[in-house]
Amino acid sequence: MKLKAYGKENSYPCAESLVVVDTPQAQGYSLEQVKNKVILGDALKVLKKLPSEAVDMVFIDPPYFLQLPNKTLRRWKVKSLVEAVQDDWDKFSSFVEYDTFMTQILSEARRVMKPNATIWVIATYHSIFRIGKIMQDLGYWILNDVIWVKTNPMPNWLGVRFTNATETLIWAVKDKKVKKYTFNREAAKEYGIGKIGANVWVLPICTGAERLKDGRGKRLHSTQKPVELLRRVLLTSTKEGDIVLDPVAGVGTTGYVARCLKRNFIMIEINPRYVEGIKKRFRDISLGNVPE
Amino acid sequence: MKLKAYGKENSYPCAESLVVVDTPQAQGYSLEQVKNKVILGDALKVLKKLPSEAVDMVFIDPPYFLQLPNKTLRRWKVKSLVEAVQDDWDKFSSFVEYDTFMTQILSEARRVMKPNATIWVIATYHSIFRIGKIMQDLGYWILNDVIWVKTNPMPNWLGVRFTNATETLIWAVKDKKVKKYTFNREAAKEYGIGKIGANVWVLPICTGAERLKDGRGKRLHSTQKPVELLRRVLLTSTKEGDIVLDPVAGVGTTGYVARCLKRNFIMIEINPRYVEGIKKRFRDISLGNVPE
DNA sequence: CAAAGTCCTGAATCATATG
DNA sequence: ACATATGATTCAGGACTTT
Repeated sequence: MKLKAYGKENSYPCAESLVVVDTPQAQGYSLEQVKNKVILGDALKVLKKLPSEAVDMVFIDPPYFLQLPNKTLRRWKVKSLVEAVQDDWDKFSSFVEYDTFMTQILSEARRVMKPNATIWVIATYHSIFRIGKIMQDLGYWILNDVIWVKTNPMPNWLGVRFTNATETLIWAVKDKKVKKYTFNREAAKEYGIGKIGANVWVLPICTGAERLKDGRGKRLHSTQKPVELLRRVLLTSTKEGDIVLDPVAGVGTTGYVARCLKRNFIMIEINPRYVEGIKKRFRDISLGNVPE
Repeated sequence: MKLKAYGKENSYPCAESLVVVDTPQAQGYSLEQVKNKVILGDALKVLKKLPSEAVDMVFIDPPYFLQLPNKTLRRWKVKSLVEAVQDDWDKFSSFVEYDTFMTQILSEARRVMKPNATIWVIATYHSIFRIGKIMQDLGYWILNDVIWVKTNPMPNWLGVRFTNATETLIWAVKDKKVKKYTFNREAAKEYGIGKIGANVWVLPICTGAERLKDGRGKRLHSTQKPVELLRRVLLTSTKEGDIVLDPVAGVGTTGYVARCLKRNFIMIEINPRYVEGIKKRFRDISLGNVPE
């Protein structure tokens, strides 16, 4: 994460005016109403209220539907437990339900994209294949799969499968015919392995001070994405002044990095605790505390 | 490729008795009839004639569905399987064809697998997402996606997208309940990056002397897989004496490496020119010419 | 203060046996 | 099918503690 502070001399709202609370009464939002805002509300409901062909890029970090067992995994020697992802937002009753959810989100996102916009979706093997298939069926044209190789993944203790050290990002345009989308070739060459602009990014997961904590010092979000990942996404596929949409914002890494890189953002998040985390991050920007 | 020669003192057939020609009259094959044979015939037709729960591992390198007009799947003549319906939208109809073809292949492969067998499927982003989704819907339980990072990928750098330097392998068992499948953790640690047996393999594409040529010196097969890739697949997920099935054998890298590593194989290939290439490779083994 | 050692944890579909 | 009891296992990296 090599973000520079851009000071306060800009037109972004302060943390306190950051949030727009969605209501059933709100029929629709103009671009100006939601630009550089976090909309507190349901992803799909809010997406449907956004104007068509409005944004330059979409980043989606959806629930992965990990299907983890309810039983806890206890470390030997160490008394701690493995805190697996058990959030309600990752619970689906079946693949059908998951597919329906993702189809709706991806369909609305496609409507909101400008004709030459691009979209990124990240997931692991648990769901990335379903997502990619749905995207192709909706008409999206896949440009790349980009492999995020984690330098510090959770190892596979019992030695029954390969250590899952990767996540996959799908990068696509709305349609096969789209040609003039934004791609920063110099940034791509810088990040990919081997100086050939390869589709492989090697970087660590989000830990340490970057990881937001709740009041008790526990992680605020179980799957916070690293700043560096979003930095690469934004610098390779957007320009300054572009509008970036993240309908499943979580603790808002997308908008946070977009703000630091002079991009505009629209974020949607339904969990007020996560939105509080976003506000804290934006307060930090105002105070000049940005990642170096 | 660090394969050792195992000499001629074994029970594998010589190259000349390697091939079994499938015929419409053949109702079904016993394991002994096809063990360590190449069956010249249609993948799906032959698969249906194989006994159930017969093999320990399946490796499938299917056609890649590059979505090139008029080129997709010609070799497979899948149209006859799905009949009409597809005079609507070109892309969608070709998706239907591909999905139908892969569903049938993967369904029959699942029947032929022993209860604790595993399956590998390799593809690029053009088709891997559809394949993974189909596998999950058929009941397969994905163990890993393994990323093959090519050190010398096709230099397709036009500056409009990332250089596609990867292929993805899906490794799965028949069902979520399967536990006692073969996994060689030490081999996994040796091959994966880092010391954690990660799901990332870095190795070059098949070039040089390893690449089979036709009579005019042109490459015999457009997507011949490297020996080293199959070596890793076989050493991580099979034991000596196991039976490995490859229903889309191409120039037979799977069986060739299996033979060198004392595994048994069953290969299916419809193209006689490819089968001739396989015979040549097995003649080379008899002559002691194996990859070092 | 620096260096060395300890602790903690991370999107994890991670086992087997018995009731 | 589910619940419970028991047993065996991992590495990178940052935070924290001790020397």
